[in-house]
Amino acid sequence: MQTVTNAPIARHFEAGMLSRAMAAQGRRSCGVGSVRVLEKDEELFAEGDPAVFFYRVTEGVIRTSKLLSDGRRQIDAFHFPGDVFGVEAGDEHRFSAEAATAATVIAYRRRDLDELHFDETFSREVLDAVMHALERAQRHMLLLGRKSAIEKIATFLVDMAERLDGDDAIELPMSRLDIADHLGLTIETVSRSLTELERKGIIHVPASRRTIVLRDKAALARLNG
Amino acid sequence: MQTVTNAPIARHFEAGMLSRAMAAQGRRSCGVGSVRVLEKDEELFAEGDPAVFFYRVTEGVIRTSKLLSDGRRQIDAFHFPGDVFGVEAGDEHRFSAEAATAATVIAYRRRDLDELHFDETFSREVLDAVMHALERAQRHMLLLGRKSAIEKIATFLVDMAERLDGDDAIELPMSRLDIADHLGLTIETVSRSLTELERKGIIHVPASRRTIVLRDKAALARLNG
DNA sequence: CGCCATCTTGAGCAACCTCAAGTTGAGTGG
DNA sequence: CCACTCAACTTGAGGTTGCTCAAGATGGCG
Repeated sequence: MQTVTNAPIARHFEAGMLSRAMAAQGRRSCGVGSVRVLEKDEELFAEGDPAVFFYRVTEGVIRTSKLLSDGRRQIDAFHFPGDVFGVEAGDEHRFSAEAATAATVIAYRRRDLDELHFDETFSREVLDAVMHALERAQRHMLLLGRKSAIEKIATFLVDMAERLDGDDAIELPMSRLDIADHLGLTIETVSRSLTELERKGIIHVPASRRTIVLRDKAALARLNG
Repeated sequence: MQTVTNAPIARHFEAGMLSRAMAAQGRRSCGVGSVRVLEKDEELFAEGDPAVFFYRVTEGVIRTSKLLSDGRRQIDAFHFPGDVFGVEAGDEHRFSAEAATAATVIAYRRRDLDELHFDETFSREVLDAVMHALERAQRHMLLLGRKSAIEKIATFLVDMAERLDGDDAIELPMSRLDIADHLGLTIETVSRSLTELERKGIIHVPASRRTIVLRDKAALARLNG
């Protein structure tokens, strides 16, 4: 139910059940293994919705988040192409999912996961996927609970550089607000931290503020805490 | 790899493989399904240790945590009797585990998990267990990233009341420092928040400071954010 | 070219932390 | 049974970080 990059589960679905199911049904809009195209900020599901499907990102970025009653938001993860999310133990989604950019996902009917249970390697692959998501969540708890604003931003940039494998320049696909709500900061603090890192010569932020040039990855890594 | 209270996996082990393995080996000190007794603050495993075993608590409380290089600590979870923790996707433990109180755990050899893979219901049970842990982690990220000190304490007390099923009084099994490192606060702020809740008449803290009497659960729930 | 969402910057403030004393309860030994 | 000790906790004063509120800058897009 979180990010899983090396997603064997997804491959499994593609090669097997999904393509067959899609061929049988002859449709691409909804149902088993259906493709769903989302525009920026479109909602895929909300917290509390029945968890009928889980998803794999094929294009763009999905954010999953939780809200407090007064609107404060925590984005628990960004999901990139290949990542699987929305797998639930219970019958409801525990967070909401929206498109952080224009995005495309494939929806897998959750029921089929149960039916495919006889497949030996399959459930182990799902388990691995969820465990990787848990690992990510545990690292993020350390960040949220114990890192300073600058350290949070540094960690975030290093993580994004890995996931986007941008060698030295990365194109952030999400807004400052999304970054803030992921790192437990305000957009002002995100902005100020980026400015501070630039002042120190560790990064460079060109006029189109979505691009970040990593000038000194070693310094960033040191700032990780 | 986190707290799972309704642990079918543990039952499975007890009824099946574990007892047979223990009978065959005739020992209780280490190895498959062995019992391990820990005194307070004793370390069960450290971050980076090879993940040979995973564990189930039978007595006491185990804390799992991560450290930053300068010693800052984040306790990601407390594990109570019945909870399973230490299940890893990779070959290393991603956090350390110590006894928050005197505790007893049962160690299960991880290899046996792989061997038992043919068991249809088994891997699904492990998956559910890990997914419940992930749910807990996601709720905790919202707390760490977006709640105030008072809200964190209120959420913590409500959660502890559920898990210890203390009707209106709970006996906290962990120190203020452990609470602080779980909630992303300092011990002083934990103490002041408890005092503040007492001043408002929402809780009462008797002389033995480990006991908390919940006077107004509705108010606590409202403070959850 | 002009609009507008997004981002940055500034000033003041609040929440929480740090550092430093007190307080207290539980355990210990006489 | 009582004094003593010590870890754990509380309380206080002051500092720092990050937030709030407000205003400006800017680039993308029509």
